[in-house]
Amino acid sequence: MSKVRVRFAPSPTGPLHIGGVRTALFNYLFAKKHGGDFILRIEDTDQTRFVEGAQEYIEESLKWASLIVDEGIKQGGKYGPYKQSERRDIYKKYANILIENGWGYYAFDTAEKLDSLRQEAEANKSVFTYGPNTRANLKNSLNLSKEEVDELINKNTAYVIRFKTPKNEEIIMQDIIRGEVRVNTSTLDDKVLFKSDGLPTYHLANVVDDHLMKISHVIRGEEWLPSLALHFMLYKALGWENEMPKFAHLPLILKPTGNGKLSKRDGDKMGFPVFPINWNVPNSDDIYKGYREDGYFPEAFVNMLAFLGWNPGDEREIMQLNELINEFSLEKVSKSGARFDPDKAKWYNHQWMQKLPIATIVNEFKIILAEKSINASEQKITKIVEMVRERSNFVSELWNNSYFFFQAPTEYDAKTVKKKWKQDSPELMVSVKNILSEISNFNRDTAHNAVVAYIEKNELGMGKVMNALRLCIVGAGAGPDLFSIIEMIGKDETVKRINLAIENIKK
RNA sequence: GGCCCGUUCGUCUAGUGGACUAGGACGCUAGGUUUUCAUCCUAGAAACAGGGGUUCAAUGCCCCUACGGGCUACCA
Repeated sequence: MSKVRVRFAPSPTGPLHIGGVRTALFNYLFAKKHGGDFILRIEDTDQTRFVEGAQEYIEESLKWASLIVDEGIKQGGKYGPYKQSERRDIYKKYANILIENGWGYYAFDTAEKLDSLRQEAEANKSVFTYGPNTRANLKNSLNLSKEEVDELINKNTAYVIRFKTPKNEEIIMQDIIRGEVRVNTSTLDDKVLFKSDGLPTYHLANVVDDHLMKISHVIRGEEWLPSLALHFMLYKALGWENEMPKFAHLPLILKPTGNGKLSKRDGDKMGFPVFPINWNVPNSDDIYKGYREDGYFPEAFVNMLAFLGWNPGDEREIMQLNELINEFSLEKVSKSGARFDPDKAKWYNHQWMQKLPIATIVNEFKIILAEKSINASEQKITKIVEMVRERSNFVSELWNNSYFFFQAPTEYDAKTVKKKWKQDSPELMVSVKNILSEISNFNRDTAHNAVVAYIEKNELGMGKVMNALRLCIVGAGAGPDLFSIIEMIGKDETVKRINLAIENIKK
């Protein structure tokens, strides 16, 4: 096999959603698995849909997901330019070749004319297609004389170049994921290959670029499967049949509930991000939320996406990028669309929260602490993170699970007060406070032993004392081992908090 | 409407004709651990879309139906 070269070829029409990122990921995994190149090509042939900032967004997203581009606009490469709008002349050349060898023709029909034909057909409950059965009655170079065509072109009449679809031929294609796919050309239409604005459509640009850039495998979304036959014929028409890349069409990512593929709006509606990173809609205050800003680790994000429509064939689920590269194969990609599950995404992040080096989590948590103007030693923060990471899905949850290590509670959870703060609690807490303040070697164990001894001596019941004490220290009924907290904050602070609580908790 | 692709627990999936009493994970339910909440542990409920073939044998192969998805632009 010649060198593996794959491309991710998005168009800069807005933010890339996670389906697009997954396509990029699968391309990347496949390339790296086989020691090949991962190319980023920007398909901006539709100038009417170009969105400012979209290309940068795509690059930033891939970077965040650790998908390193080998060749592209920023990285350069031998096969540039990597932006289709800068390759006009190339496409024009091949469009002309297609006309010369009879696979393409000029069509002068106006958009209005075609619209009316479509409407007319619709009124008769049929569908208009520009193809073998209708092209004879339309204004194109198949019906016009050479002189007429030349004259129209010389007069700058707008034209497109269409593919001349052969009649009734069986095209047999191979797809790595789906196996054999057959299409009869009679069901196809004469697609526009070259637009009147001087730029090619996807079909031509894609085939030409993939060939010129020596792409070995085209891995793309399932929405392209219907045009695969056209692309096959194009390779043949251009004389590249023997160097055709292999194709793999990925299943789509579907909405968590309801019908259809995952779309932009699903995120807001169901409260989970649909985009890798935040996207600020140009000329608007709208923001589409991203996984990065929502607190997902790139490792978790990539892990989650990889398992949407793929798995290693055993029971492993937590894998990092280089393990994924090792295990990846297109044959293991499933054929059917995958419904996206936001709960599982959270679970992946929880797994990575436990697995990532403690320093990584600490560094991210430090940013949050700095925002709250909290100063603490690296050592202390590390200890705290060790204690609370297991109960957190996101770094952003760390604060809620650990604020009591840094500061005395400012309020006391009403529900817990109601349930756990009894008539005699203040009295008990005074006793506990006195016992604790007498301990000379104050730590988790000595404090624990002292309180337990007190409880046993007075036959008080563990819960009664402990729950009230937790309320004093934490301000709520939840949290890690109470005596670990007490050790961390120290004797003086513990005593202070008990006094504070007795004073402030109102029954 | 036409064309193409698909269909295993609610969801993501394992499964490549006998290994299936159909496995794992998320979620859910119950129990355990804990001073508490969470984590964690254990257990449980939960699926081969339906119908025909082929075969000694079908979740697996073929056909039909149903359902789902995609495409059907001078968009990608």
